[in-house]
Amino acid sequence: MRRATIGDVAAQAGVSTATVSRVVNGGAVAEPTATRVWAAIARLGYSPNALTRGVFAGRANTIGVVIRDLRSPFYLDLIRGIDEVADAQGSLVLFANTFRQVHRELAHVHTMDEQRVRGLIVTTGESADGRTRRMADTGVPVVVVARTVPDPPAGMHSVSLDNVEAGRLMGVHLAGCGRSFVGVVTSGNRPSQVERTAGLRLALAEADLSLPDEAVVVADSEEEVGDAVGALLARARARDEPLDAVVCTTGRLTVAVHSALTAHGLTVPDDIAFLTMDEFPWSAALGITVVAQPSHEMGRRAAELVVERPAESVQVVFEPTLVARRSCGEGHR
Amino acid sequence: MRRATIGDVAAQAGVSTATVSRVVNGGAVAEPTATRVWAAIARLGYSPNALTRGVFAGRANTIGVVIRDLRSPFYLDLIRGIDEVADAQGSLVLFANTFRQVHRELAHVHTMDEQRVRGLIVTTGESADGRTRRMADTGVPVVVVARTVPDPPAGMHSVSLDNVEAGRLMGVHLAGCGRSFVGVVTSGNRPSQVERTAGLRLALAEADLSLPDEAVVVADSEEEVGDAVGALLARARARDEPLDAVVCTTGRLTVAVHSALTAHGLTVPDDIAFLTMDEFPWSAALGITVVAQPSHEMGRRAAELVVERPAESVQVVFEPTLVARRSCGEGHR
DNA sequence: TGCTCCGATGTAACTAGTTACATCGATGGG
DNA sequence: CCCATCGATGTAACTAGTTACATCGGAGCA
Repeated sequence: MRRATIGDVAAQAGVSTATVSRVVNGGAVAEPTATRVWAAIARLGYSPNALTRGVFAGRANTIGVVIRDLRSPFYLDLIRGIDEVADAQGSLVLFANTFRQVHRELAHVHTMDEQRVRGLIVTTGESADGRTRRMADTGVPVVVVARTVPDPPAGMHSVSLDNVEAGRLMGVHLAGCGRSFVGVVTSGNRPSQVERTAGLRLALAEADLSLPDEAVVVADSEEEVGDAVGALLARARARDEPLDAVVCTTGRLTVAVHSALTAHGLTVPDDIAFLTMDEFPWSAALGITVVAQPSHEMGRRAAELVVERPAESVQVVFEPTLVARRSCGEGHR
Repeated sequence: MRRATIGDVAAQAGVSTATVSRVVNGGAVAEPTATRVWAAIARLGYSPNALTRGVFAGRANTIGVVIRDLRSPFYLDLIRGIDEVADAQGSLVLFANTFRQVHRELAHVHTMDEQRVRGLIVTTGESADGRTRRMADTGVPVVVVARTVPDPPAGMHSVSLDNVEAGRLMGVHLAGCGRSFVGVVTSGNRPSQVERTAGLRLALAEADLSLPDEAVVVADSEEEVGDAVGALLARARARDEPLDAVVCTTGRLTVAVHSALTAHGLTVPDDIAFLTMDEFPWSAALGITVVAQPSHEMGRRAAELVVERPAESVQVVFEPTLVARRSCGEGHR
């Protein structure tokens, strides 16, 4: 069945396409004419072509979102926040996942540009910054999430977390719980990860505790976590300072790190304190203390920046909060 | 900065727009001309307008996905599967979330139609079926996920789970673990939920166990789960047949039901067996037995149906698998 | 040398809408 | 009674591309 065009509707109603367009978009049309046109629209099942509208308007009414890793609970809430704002605007979300592969970042940003999205939200690394900067220059607001951008052009914004503070909250809490020997599982060398570790080190130092380099291990994927945690525990034992706390700086690895501790026969919090990033559905039930990002709110803010198109570059930094539960033992419930 | 059009590129390169189009899309163009055109494209930062292409082609190269509830782990994996196939096709995913609100289903399907998506995947209820059927009639493949469609038109397909079998697997497992008094927490009256409960009842009957109506409670949201579980336990005690197993028929409520049991002072599996739907990140770590759907594979299959556009309606039914862990006690680890 | 044929390129019509401007008939004031 | 004005509607140009067809020039062959 061929799809009805505005021309078909016009012919049915015995008017010109201009009149149909006016009826649909609320121009000045006489009552009986409008009725006839609506009847024709209903009869033919006409639905206006949003692509054509977009061509004429110079922009689609979609918001592009390029996500690094859908699995992370952070991104899930972020998307919900974006979707809420987009929905309220009558916009749709054009969505792409890079599966943590750098070459896909650029490809997806490119495609978003071709799709003439009205704004772009990316959670990716720097690799695509050249292209996103150019998009910002052509008037498409770009929001970088979970990272700040050096020397951003006017149309390029960022929504990020105070990662140093996140680390500090962790350190202060652990010290307050009487823990002395802290190990860290972190993921790669993205700025967010480095800053969290730095903040943690800072807060520990203020409590006269040290965080030596050998107490920090890197795991890029869940598969690497088992070995990383094993190495961490072994090193500490070798120093004769067995760990009494393990921190995970990324929500993506929470399960894996927790499982690794359990697999080593350690009980949380009696044998070891456990502290991780990001709220997740089971955190309350399991009593795991986390440093939470307002991920939903961050998604909303990112989408709002797309909608509001501020004239100057805006850098929004959200503050993390520590949600104290049982996993670090004493002093906090 | 104004965005370069094909006309600007043509002027720069001293050729016609037709030639530029041929260069970009691989028509017959002499070598030196092509070089000149590519240089102009690079200089002007030209990126072809996908909207215009879509207008001419009659279709965008996006796949529309209308999701009921992003929070459910099932949908997350489903989306990843869809995204994988779309990505391999050079398509993008146009994405909308209905937040379980019926009026949004129709609105979003409508918008997807306007966007001239090349195919539509919906996980929604029947409310929008009228519109999706018409879309299928105009040649847009529609795939309904997690539900079958009565008397579907040629272009309308479904990807669903054998829900009766899912219930049966649960019943057989519980009987095998020596459990006798089973309670069920289910969510609303969607066919999937009803069928799972029916399958469970069937399997229990085969083991000479009954599942009376008062052992089935409904909770539509996480907030209602506490009261529902409380009522379930109280009723069983009143019958002098305290429950030794609780089944949750939807992955969305797993945390809430598990928490409610714990809140009532019950230990899993010693006091009570717990069995739920859908794998989730913590299931292995917590030792919770689940009936898993191949959600990722279901997403892939749904997207493949969009891409392959089979001439006749295709109904794909996936089989669930029971992943036995510790939460039902004896006989299985 | 003249004709044919072919590859390269331009012209213009087309997609499905929107909108500036022109036109038309009716109304109302002078 | 005539002309100005106004609301309703049509005409046609416009968006940014694609593509069928026309044209042009040179190579190859008789």
